[in-house]
Amino acid sequence: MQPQRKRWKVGELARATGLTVRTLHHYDRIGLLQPSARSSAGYRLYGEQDVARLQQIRSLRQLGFTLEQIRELLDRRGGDGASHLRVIEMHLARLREQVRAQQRLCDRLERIAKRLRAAEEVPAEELIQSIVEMTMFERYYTPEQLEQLAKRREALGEERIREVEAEWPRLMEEVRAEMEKGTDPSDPRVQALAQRWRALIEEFTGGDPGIAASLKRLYEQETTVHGLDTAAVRAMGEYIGRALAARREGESHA
Amino acid sequence: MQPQRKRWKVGELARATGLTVRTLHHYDRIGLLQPSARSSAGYRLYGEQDVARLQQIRSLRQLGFTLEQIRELLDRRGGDGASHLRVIEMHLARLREQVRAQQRLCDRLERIAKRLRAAEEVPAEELIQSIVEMTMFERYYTPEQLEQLAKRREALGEERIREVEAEWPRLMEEVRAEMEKGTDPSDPRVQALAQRWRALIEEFTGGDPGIAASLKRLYEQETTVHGLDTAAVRAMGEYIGRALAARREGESHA
DNA sequence: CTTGACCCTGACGCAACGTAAGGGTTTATC
DNA sequence: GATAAACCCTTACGTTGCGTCAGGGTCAAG
Repeated sequence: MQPQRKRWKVGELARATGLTVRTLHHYDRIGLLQPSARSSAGYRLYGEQDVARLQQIRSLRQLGFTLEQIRELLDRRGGDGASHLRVIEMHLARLREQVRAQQRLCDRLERIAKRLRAAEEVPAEELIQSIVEMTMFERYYTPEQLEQLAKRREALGEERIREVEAEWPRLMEEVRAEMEKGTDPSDPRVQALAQRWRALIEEFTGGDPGIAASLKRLYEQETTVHGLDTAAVRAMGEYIGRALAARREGESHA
Repeated sequence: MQPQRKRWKVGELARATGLTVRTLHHYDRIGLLQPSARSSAGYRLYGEQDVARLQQIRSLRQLGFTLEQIRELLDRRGGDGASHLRVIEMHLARLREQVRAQQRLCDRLERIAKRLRAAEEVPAEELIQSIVEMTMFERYYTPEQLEQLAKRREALGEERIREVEAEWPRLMEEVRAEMEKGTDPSDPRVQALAQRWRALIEEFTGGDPGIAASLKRLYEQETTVHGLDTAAVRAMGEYIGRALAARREGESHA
């Protein structure tokens, strides 16, 4: 007395659900949804139970679960709701993390695009270089530090930034000269250079020791920054460090 | 007189950059980054140019470009900045779309998780069913309509919603009975049922014809909703439609 | 009996590598 | 100078969720 249950062939089911035949084949192959019957010729015949399961699969897919997770969710259906809650919460956490990451990506690209739109003629070489430096920074600084740096740059203003960027190479050239001459770090000339150096760092970092530490890590691990050989910069940094130490010592002895 | 340029073996370069040897092999194979030299034993030897290019690749990867896009960006470096701008803007648009989609996903999962946490003991079967219905709704309603529906539900209150959910099956049972008896749609009993039907739809849709249309599409294309056979519901809907039409006709003749 | 419209299985392709397998090279140590 | 540890090489399959043929049966209509 059973009412001749409806059966679907793959193509019919595919059209009805908006999926492709290939997708249904795939679900069959991996055992996620196997038709409850086959015709004598081997045609897949899906029953109402199968259609219901397919609905569930579609829904869970829409929520971004993998086929494997869906299988577990559907097969562990006997389990308590709490275990499902855990699965969903883990999934949610992963998703949120992804969203945050992509959000950051968007921000970065936005900044790059803005720069590109502003300068009417950016040499491609320079653009790529700036991208490299941007992302390099972002590997060494925490998001909070980057925000602080952005604020700092705004406070300094475009012009002062250009001044500083012009100042650095000059300063480094002078330091290099003294190093080559073998001038003692306690020499007044070196002391003056050390003060300028310290002031520039201070200006860039805004006095934040965390940012200074990140900057140090960056120079320790990258081989080139702004086209400079970091080995040379590190040597200078050490020299300047000795100069500053010598000065402090001199003060404490006074 | 060239200063014995530094060369890296794969493992060294991998350690220095934090990538894996396999990744460098991969880049070599696909021609994205081929070491400028090989040792006599066939060892890959990367020069400074190679390292620079790798930096660029890493940076662009961090921005989410595919290896293919990176190759194009780096190889078309002669091209103007504008073409790069276009690439970046397209990428940005795609990313933003992704973020929006994932944001929506998060919202949906959030709602499900909230429900799960609230009800201390949710039968897994029911949970999955509610997920199915939720996502089904979201396939048929536009985001704006969904928002409107959410507001509507809030306005009605939990209790009224439960009342309505209890009311529907009773009403449908009565309609089915009249249909079976073959009562004419213009019969006063059917007219009363039609009015109750119309009122419930009105309450759910908030009188929005767009939402009513989406609801209709849903019942036309899905085979089961809330465990009901939609074919039966469609038949009832048509019957009620005739009843309402008959009434309007009666009025216009009056 | 031949179309066409279905259906089947099998297998390669995609992105960006991970993970062996099987076998040479260098380098340090005994 | 032998041996072992640490590297390096190429080849090739696995991953995710299907898309896209290829080669070949099945079924209803004309």
